[in-house]
Amino acid sequence: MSNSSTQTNWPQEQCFSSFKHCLPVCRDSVYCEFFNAFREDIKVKRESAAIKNLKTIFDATFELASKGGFDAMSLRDLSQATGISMGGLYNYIRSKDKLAQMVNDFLSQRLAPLAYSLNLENGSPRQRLATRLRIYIYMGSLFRPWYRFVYMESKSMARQQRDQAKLFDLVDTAKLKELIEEGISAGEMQCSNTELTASALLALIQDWYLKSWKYKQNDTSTDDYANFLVSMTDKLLANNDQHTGNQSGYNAHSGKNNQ
Amino acid sequence: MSNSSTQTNWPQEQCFSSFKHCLPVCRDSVYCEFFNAFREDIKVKRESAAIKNLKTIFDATFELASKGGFDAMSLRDLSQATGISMGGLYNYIRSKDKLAQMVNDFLSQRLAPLAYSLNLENGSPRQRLATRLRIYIYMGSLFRPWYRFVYMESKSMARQQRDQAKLFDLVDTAKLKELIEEGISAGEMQCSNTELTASALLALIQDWYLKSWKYKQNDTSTDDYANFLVSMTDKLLANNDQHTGNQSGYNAHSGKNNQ
DNA sequence: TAAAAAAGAGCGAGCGTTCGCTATTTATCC
DNA sequence: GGATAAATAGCGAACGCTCGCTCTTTTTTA
Repeated sequence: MSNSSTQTNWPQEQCFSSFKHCLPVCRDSVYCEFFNAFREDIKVKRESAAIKNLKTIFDATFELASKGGFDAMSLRDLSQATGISMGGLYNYIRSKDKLAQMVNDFLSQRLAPLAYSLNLENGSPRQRLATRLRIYIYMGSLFRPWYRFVYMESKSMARQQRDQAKLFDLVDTAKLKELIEEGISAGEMQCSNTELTASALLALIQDWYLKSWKYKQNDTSTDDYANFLVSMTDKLLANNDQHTGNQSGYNAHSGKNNQ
Repeated sequence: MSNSSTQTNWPQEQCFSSFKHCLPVCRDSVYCEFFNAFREDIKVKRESAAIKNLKTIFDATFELASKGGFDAMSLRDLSQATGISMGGLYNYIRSKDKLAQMVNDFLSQRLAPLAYSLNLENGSPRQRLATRLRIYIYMGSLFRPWYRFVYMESKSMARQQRDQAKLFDLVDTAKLKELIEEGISAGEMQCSNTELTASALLALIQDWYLKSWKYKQNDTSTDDYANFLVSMTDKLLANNDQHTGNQSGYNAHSGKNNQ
């Protein structure tokens, strides 16, 4: 809340903190958005109680599903963990399957698109690639349980959702590949296999929210990982024939405030 | 079978084909090893039938678990897929949980250790790192369903197995980190964050067997991926202050014969 | 033909889901 | 503005079903 006048400067200032201030939704307001997105599926109409219970239910779902998987979680487990009765739960979900589908749909149709509007429109390909990588990492930090859930559980969803998950993977890879190819055309980058390189970058993005236990264990902050990924990408795609002074070309902040 | 006299030259010749010829077990003989490893858990004693049915059962398990997960697969599904009755299945497994445990134990105690004996003992750090990366990729290609199963399903196993899976992750990361640090000491490599770099390499190794659908789709062969990973690592860890002629320092074969 | 292996009906437990009911909040009336 | 009525939210026992697993019977093998 303090200093808010000077903090809406993403993407010029490339750190987690400034990204968060520019995103029109935060971890606390997300279930308000969620409620509005699924009004017709949710039987409860009184907003204040609904949002509180939705947060309880889905946070508990992420917690339970993270150990043992969504299939292994029974609705009785969820009932016990939330303190909401079986019948109460069914005022918020149509079915257990639909619960998983809600997570998938909300992430892919509401949360993820939000972030992509914060892309750098102008700037060099290298800058735009760095910005995009940071968006992925920062979004993964903010909504880690959502991303992990969709990655891990999409296989147990309906055919349509499974295909969609693979499609998003391919689309994200293609976007990264496109940026790399623009960088090559501009003479800024050098890469012998853009397809595999793009795939590798996506794998490293996903590792951030899949192996959070590991990165927590060795004290890697969000900005640490984003900075690492960007500078690694820079070195990997460096055009050795080019001799410019500033290799990175983006304004990274050390970012001590994170998580 | 043909030309076997000149094909036992791993790790000098770094390609999938020569690796396969040096590994004391192949995709066809693996269930013979498996049977011997679990003799006391398996009620069936006649070896010929046992091996055939074990192959049927576990291959079907991998197939079924890959879509929907192990929990979602019922033993009735498995019975139908294998053509073996419920009672018949229980002549080969002690329980459904034990089935998953057998996969985990066999991979971690029998298959994986086999490969590490094929490490390059001598040679430069860069060569040894390249060899190790290739071993991971080649093993992933040969026993992809096993690796994927353990990665995806370890979370639903007993506490002990889950902790073990994380431990292997940390051990593998540490070994890669160690090799990188040796390379730095030798003046061969340059790296600002060995921990995160090692983590990243492991993530790319795992991506190979986790996203096989993707790599199959864009016609990336085992050798393609291994070569990409090794040359990427080379560029990533290159010591820009050093000016040696041969950057790679290993003998990669193009490797058209794969999968 | 005796031993080994496969078969498949059957068991109790636990699953997702429903439904009749109570409790609580909001709206209406004099 | 307090009493009454209506609407909404929460509850938990009960249902039908499928699960992992067992056990007796039948088939196969040497």
